[in-house]
Amino acid sequence: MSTSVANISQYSGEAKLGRATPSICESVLPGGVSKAFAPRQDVFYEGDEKRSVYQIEAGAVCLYKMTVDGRRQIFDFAFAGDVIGLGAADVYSCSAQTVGATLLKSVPVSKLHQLASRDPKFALGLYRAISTELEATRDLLLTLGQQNALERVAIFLLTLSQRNERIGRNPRLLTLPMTRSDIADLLGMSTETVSRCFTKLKEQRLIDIIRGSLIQIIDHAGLQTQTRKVNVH
Amino acid sequence: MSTSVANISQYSGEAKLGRATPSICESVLPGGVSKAFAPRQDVFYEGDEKRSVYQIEAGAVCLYKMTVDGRRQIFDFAFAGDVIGLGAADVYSCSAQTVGATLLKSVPVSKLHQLASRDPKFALGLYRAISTELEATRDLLLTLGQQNALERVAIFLLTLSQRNERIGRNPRLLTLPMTRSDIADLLGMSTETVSRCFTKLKEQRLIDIIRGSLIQIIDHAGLQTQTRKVNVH
DNA sequence: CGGAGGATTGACCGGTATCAATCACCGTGG
DNA sequence: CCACGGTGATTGATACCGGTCAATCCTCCG
Repeated sequence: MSTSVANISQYSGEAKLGRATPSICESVLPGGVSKAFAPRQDVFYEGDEKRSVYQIEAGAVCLYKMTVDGRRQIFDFAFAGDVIGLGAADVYSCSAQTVGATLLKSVPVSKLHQLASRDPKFALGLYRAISTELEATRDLLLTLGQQNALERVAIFLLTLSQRNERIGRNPRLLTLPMTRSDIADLLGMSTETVSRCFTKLKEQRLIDIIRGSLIQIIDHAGLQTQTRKVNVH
Repeated sequence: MSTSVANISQYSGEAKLGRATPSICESVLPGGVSKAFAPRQDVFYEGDEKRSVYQIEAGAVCLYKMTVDGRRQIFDFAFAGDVIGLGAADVYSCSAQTVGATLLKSVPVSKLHQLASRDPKFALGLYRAISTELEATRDLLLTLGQQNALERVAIFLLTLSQRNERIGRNPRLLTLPMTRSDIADLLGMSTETVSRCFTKLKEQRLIDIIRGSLIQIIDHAGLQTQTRKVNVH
């Protein structure tokens, strides 16, 4: 194979946990029915027959699985523009619940399959969309498997910052729609540790906690440094 | 949404970390060139231009990413029949290295795209293949985020056992082509802890370590019990 | 103003990483 | 065929990160 020097993950550049781009452009996704969801309302359950996929028009949704003992692993937070419920299986492979008040457009999978089996461009769009999800999940896996608590939280904040930048919002001011518990279940740690990490980042003057759910990034570069493991042997 | 009681992950039934089925059937994948790879030989690097995908004809390959400080996260081990390198991006999103001696059939992505843009069935096949990868990755994420060391190793062994069963091999006799270090980098733990877990499972008479790389499963049900978190509040 | 749920902080403990020292296995060469 | 060497596996000792339990604190609403 070629002799690459790029055998290093995205951590050498930008950290990211969420999807890099909206999974499918609105222009590609066929029209459906919009419906308002309350905060903490279930959208679909793992194992249920898959009748629809949903595009988020406003709000946020978390994708997760539960273990038999009640632990929860969140795979991703999906925001406006993102599509949830994709995948070739005929049942949902994970559960989905709104974080705050959310507006969802539901699209029947029958329509999706109809379009996909007729239009290769559309089928490739599905392929592209789920490829993006896979990459995001792998990045999160790398974070859970190889980074410590502080690094995980720093990466999480930077991911939200990048997202803000992408959609034209202030990348230094983060409004967190999710609770500390949600963040904990995404990053594989306890709410207490998440809280302690926020405090530590604040003490290091990398962020400011204006309100529990309102974070200002003071030192973006410093946060990024925080995400690189500095091995002190 | 519907009132499901199935809001529990696959842990209530079977544990799995790897792909449930070969990503694409051989019949679907167009012919390519076979090439032999030595053990520990790189197949492709993250970030390299993607020219080919590979179907494994014999042997095993691990998919991974490195962090800047040299830590490695393995995402999956791929075996005979599996296809690696899929994804819509034009560069590889992770690196691949053979575990033992391996035979790979390389297929140009140009051919893949050609077929996909003509034949919706084929494009949907790609979609299905990568959906499977996503599910496997999520299962691993759940394991890393929510299970302790012993549970992770138990799940890992059961996954290999299930694979053996699927391909008609003895599900109670596992030949591990990968090292303890490989397993550690998959499960997000140290080689020492992996080793200690093997020893503990042996002491509990759930497995027998015939040789370092040859494991016999004595108590399959007991191993499964080991994967369920028994919360003692 | 008061209540409730989430967030923070503290004390303590256990699981796992780390460092270090053998041990086991396997391939090589005499 | 056996001794030897090297790599991977195991085991032990110790430190520390992060989980758990518990007690406030804060914020938002009614």
